[in-house]
Parts: sequence; structure tokens; C-alpha cells
Amino acid sequence: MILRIALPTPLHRLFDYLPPAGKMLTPLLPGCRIRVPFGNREMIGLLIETATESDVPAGKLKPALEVLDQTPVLDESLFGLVRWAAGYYFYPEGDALMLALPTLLRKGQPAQFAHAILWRATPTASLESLSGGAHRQRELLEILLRNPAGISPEALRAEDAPTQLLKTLAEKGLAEAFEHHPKLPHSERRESLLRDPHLPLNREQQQAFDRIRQADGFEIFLLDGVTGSGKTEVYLQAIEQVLTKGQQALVLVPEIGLTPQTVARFKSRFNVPVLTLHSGLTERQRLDAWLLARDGSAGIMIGTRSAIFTPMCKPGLIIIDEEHDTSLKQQDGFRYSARDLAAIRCQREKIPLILGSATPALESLHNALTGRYQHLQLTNRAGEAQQPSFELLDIRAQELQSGLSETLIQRIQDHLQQQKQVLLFLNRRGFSPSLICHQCGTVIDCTRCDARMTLHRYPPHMHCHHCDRQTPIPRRCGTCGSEDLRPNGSGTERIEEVLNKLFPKTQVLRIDRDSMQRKNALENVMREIHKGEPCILVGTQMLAKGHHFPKVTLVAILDADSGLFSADFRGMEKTSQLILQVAGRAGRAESPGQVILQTHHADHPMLHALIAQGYGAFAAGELRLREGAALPPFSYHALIRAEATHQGLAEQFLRDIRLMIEQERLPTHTHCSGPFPAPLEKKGGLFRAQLLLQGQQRRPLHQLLARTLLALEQHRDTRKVRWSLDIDPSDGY
DNA sequence: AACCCGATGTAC
DNA sequence: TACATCGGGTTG
Repeated sequence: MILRIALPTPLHRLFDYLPPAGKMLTPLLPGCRIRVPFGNREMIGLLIETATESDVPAGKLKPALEVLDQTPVLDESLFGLVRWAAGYYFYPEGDALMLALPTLLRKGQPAQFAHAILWRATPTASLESLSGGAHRQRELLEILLRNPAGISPEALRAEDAPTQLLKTLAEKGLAEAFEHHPKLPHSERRESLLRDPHLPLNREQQQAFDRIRQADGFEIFLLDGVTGSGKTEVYLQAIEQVLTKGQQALVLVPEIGLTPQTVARFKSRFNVPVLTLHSGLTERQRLDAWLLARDGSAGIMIGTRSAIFTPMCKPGLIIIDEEHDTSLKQQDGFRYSARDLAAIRCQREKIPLILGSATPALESLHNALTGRYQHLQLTNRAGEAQQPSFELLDIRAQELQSGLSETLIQRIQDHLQQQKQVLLFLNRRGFSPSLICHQCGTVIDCTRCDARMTLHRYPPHMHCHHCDRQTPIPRRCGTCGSEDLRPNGSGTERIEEVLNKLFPKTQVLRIDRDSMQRKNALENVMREIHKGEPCILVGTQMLAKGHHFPKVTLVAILDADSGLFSADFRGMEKTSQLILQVAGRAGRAESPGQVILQTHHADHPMLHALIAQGYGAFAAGELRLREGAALPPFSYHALIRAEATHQGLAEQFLRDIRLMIEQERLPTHTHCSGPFPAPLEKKGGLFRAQLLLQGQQRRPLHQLLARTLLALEQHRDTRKVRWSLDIDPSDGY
């Protein structure tokens, strides 16, 4: 018998082994982990199939070392999905399969729950029961109280807690050890599934829900609903249907959306265990969660992109919230789209998929308009909330204070006086996007990228946002020696500074990656905002996702023009999605919101369509343009990306590849363009280029890609040039 | 990718 | 002589 095994190597092939020495107790099934010798190393791979003969000479075959699983770690359905994805994205099968497993399983740990001894505070314990002098004990007890679910001695040590005092606390009856059993209570003596009653649905929501409820097996729904139209309530009621049948639901959200608020809503509705799969989990917690989902103990799983590989023994529904969000596509390594994989997974599992967004991706909208997806529209805001009003504020020839026009400053003043909150959006962090010498015009560039260094003031330094290089702020110009270096342009720090001058009595809260470094910083700011006092929020796209600010009545987009003239054909789509996402933060409660867009292009047709007629009208126009130019979703793209340490190498490499694949006639309706230098040719010290492959249909493009992969693997310059294939690229070309 | 091997370069 | 660097080849 021959074992055909997928191993985590970049090689696009499987490896054959003889069965391990010794008697095997159970038949070997595909999807089991096996430890094998590989060269002079050992590896863990997954059994793909057993065969009776091998193409490699018998003398070369080695016996496998050990079978790690009696039953497959990946069930047939997920195993099939990942294998399909490896084929579709031309990613090595072994690598893809191992990436779909929790790290501990990749390393060969048994697929079992932890049964560790954990510590927790006793129910009656409180800090008051300790004498004032017992600082160390108090410190330890505080940590225990913060972790009511229990904490391991290892984790305590990691927090520098005095673990030797656990016994002392136990003797005082303040702490106790217990055996951790991560299996969640299957139900908390569930009288009813619902913990909170569901909210009433309006007519549109009801219609959408009815259509979803009537789904028979596989079906894709595009829940296309304006911000505040109550998509979440539709999700919740759809999930309820699934839970009633004893099935599980998987919910994918954008990275930033996985906040306690979002999760709380799912948890408070149902009497079933809800798992959140987030980056803060330890590897052990991740494995436990994975097992809980796999054995059906968990009813609802909420996670980001990679959660699409969460196993479910009783799958009932997958929901993708903010389905247009770019974080659903992995941008390096295994470049899969969780949205597209969800569609495949649901098809294989014969269950419905709900894609929700206020600003659907044009691909999804196209599928809805052509009938492949069911188009469910929610055009009204739920409850009493009003749609915000939009206004284009023409700032041509206007006096600007660090990017704020007089008119806008006056409006901010008005809203603050009415005790309201104001949100200013600027997608540029730092103080100023460049530092320029006022004498000779030299700007401070990054030495590793084709980009300017951003000036930061808090703390003061220069920072390249593309490669993360940081340097001190130069005192004088490197070219002419002048000390007259001036910030040019505004980032969020500068806006914050000017607002503090203009509105000294009002609190200004800056929300961007830099100001949110500290742990719990975001929670603290959110608490401050929800107090409801008048204040001004200044932030980047961090503000645009997930959070709701009911007291905000004025939203201003300080630079609506950025992205308007981008070379990327998706620039308009991305810009309009961002604008509407930000606008959606305004006036969700009783007071209607006002949205102001500062622009130098107040007559731009796209901006006009967007604010006058809404996203649907804009998207329809954009789709017509795409159709005329045969761009996605009216054709399919694949990108070969290459990078090298010397200029021209990557491009030369891709020219070779193009020549190689064009030695034969290309498949019908496919063509090749480039190579071109990447939009930011030099990044992090590497010069990047790309070759674009296009096809009218997927099938011939896939054939062309298979041919391309052969060329890439045959090319010998692979030492100097790193390449990767990006199927359905979404960014950066 | 990770690793080995042999050829070549180089510091002492 | 010891050790680093480069290119090429292999993984069952």
C-alpha cells in the first residue's frame, strides 16, 4: 500500500510513502495527520489518499513514521474545501491544508481538549478580605478576579504574578484550583433558545427574513441594506432558525468588527455557547475553540477571515457581514478570499450563505443583478432614524486651516453649541504626510521605499507607513543644510492640534492606530464618547467600521478627493464605500445626521451620483463602465507578483515568464499584459513588478495559469526573484 | 522553503 | 586552515 501525503512545502506535488512499520489498528482515512521523514528532516503531513502503486521507484520510498490520528482531523467537507482552494489559488496543497489547522495540530499535538488545572477566585473572595499590607497577595487576587473563567499557573507567571502565593490564598479560602474542562455546557438548562426576545421586523426586514427562511439548501443572499437598516436583526433571526434545527452558524466579520459590542449582541440573544475566534487567543484556546466548533458544542462561531476554515459538524448557515471589506482577502501567502470560499463551502454543505453590506462589492452586486444571488434590499433605516443629509463643500479657493475650511469650522461650532458630537474623518495618520525644506524644496523620503516619510509629533519621529522604518526628525535639510523644514499637509495629529486651538473647551478625541496602541485605549475612548458630552472625534478608517455613535450629528470627510483619481480601477468603488461607511456613523438615533464632504471636485459625477442617488445608482454606473472596459466582474484577473533586491530584475524575470507562456498560443479569450512596475515600485528595499493575466471565462484563464506555474517553477532565477500568484486580486495593481 | 554539497573566496 | 558565500540540486 502506498500513502499519498500532502506536506507543508512550497512544492506543488504530493509525496508517496510506505505505511509505518508495525501493525495498524484502524484503517487509514484521508485527512489524518502522519509524521514522515523528509530529506534529513521530519514533517507532519495529511494523508490525501491510499494507492496501490507509485510512480516513484520503490527504492526511493520511505516508510512513514507515525499515524497521529485515528479519525481525520479535517472532516471530508472541510478537507475537500481546502483542497479545492489550493487548486483554485494555485497554492501548494500541503501548505494550504496545514494553514487551515490550528497551530498546535500542525505541530503534532493530539486533537483533544486541554485538561489543565486552572486557578480562580472563590465566589466569596474580594479584595477587602486581605489586609492592607498584603500587596503581593492583593496583586494575585486582582488577576484572579479579572479571570473568572480561571487562569493557568503558566499564564499567571507570564503576568509576573506571585504564583507561590496561590496556596496562601487557597488557605484563606480566597482562591481555588479546579480541573479545566473547556467543553461548554451544552445548554444552560435551556427552557428556551432565546435569552433576549427578538426585535420586531419592519416590512422589508420581514420580507428578507422570509426569503432566507424559505431557502432550500444552498442559496446565496445578498442582504443589501443601508447603514442602520437592521441587517443584524435579520442575521439573528436567521441564526435562530438554524439553532432551532440543532445546527450551527458561522459569522465572519471584518477585523475591527470583532469588538465586544458586536459579540455581546449575539451572546445576549441566545442560550447557546458563542465562540469568538480572535487574534488574542492563545494557541491552546484556539485549539479548544476549534474542537468545540467541530464537535457541535458551540452554536455560533464569530471570527475574521481565517474563521472560514472553522470545522462544523452540523453546519446550518454562514453569514459574512461587511462582505465588501478588503480584509476578507488575504494579501500574502495563501491569497484566498474568505467570501468566495464561503460560497464554495455553502455549496458543498448545501446550506445558505448571507452576504451583508450597505455598500456591496461590485462583484456581489453583479451576481445579485444577474440572478446568481438573491438580492434582498433594505432601503429604510429601522425605527425612527432618518437618513443623513449629504452636502458637497466646495473648498476651491477657500482659506484652509490645516485642512479645515471656515464653513466647516462654523458648522462644527453650531453642532457643539447644540450639545452634539462631531466626527471628522481623515484617512491619514501622523502629523503631516511630508516634511519639506522651505529653502530648496527637498522632501524627506524613505530610503527603502518610493514614498515620503510621515512626520509624527506624538511621539516626535519620522515614520514610513509602507515599511515601518522610523528615524529621528532631521534638524536640517540633507541637500542644502537649511533648518527651515516645514510640515506639508495634514494628518490626524495635526487636525487634533488645530481643533484644540479652535475649540479649547471641547474635548478632542483622536482615534487612529497610533493613539490606540495602549491596551483598552479604544474601550476607554468609546466609554468617553458614550457619555454623550459634546466632543469632536478625529480619526482614520478605524472610526468607520463597527462602532456606532448615536450622539454624532455631524460627520465631515476632510479630504473626499483622495482616491478619486487613483490609477486602480477599483479606486472609485473603494472610495465610495469608505465615504458611505463613515457617513453611516452619523445620527443613528432620533436626531438626523449631516454629512459634509470637503472637496476640490464638487462637480465630480461619481460624488454626485453617490450623494444624490445613493450607492445603488453609483454602482450601476460603475458597473456599466466596467462592462465597457471588460474589467472585473465582467472578466477575471490573475496577477503574477515578483520582487527582487535590484531594480529591473523582477521585471526581467516576468518578461521571461511572459515569453515562456507565449511560446504556445494562449487559450481563447485570455491575454497577458505587462510586466509593469508595481504601483509603489520600491517597497521595504525590494523592487516589485507584476504581470497581469486576464480572461473572459475562468476555465481558460485557469489553464493559462497552470502553464504559467510551470514556467515559474522552471525558471532558474528563483534565487534572486521571489514571486507569487494572486488569483482575483483585489488590491495594489 | 529548508537543507546539503561542492566550488570559490578570504581572513589570518 | 577555518570559515563565509554563492549556485545548484533535492525532498518520496
